[in-house]
Amino acid sequence: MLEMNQLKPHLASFYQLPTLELAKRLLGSILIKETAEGTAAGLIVETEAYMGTIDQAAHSFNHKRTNRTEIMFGPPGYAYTYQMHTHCLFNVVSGPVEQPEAVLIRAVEPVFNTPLIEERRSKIKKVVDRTNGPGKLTKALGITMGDYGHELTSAPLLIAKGLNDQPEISTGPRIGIPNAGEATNYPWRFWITGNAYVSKMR
DNA sequence: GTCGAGATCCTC
DNA sequence: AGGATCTCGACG
Repeated sequence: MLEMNQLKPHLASFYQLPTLELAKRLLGSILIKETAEGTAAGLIVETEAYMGTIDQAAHSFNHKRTNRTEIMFGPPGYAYTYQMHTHCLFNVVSGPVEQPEAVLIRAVEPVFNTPLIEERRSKIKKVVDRTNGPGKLTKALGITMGDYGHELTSAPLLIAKGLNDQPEISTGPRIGIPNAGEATNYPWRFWITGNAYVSKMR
């Protein structure tokens, strides 16, 4: 079993990587959330890059700056959470100040405190279906809108370096953005090749 | 397994 | 009013 003290949080400098590079480097990293119920963690297995001003699918397209997107205009390495229907989605802010980019975390594989994850997701029968989507993993790990703006280098919400080598990565178009014009087909979705927890396309 | 609809809430 | 989604129930 994975022990928390084995893990080294990514430093603030890690998040200065170009967004498309960061989206790939986050694969195999470990997303950790501490709550009153306990600490749970998942291996990041799927990400999507949102490229700010030039990306019609991004909330910050055309420099759209609102209360919601404000955090994307700041320095990288902070949590951008937002509400999607009945769910909270979690992004890692990327890109330098005034360059509003982010990486959406789409799926994780449970690696620590799986009993807590199972308890939070007990209604879902198949184990993989508990964390294989952006709204599912936030519920499984206990990430909420209260995490908006938190810096990801420390508790209660942080990302640590993975224990294994950089995994083999597959690439394809992003999911769920049919009305983004040209950007709909940009290959800015990344996942660990063959991983069972990658979200399903419908 | 695949499909369609409703949930339900924050943001603009 | 609309959405970077999820779940359940109805098929077959």
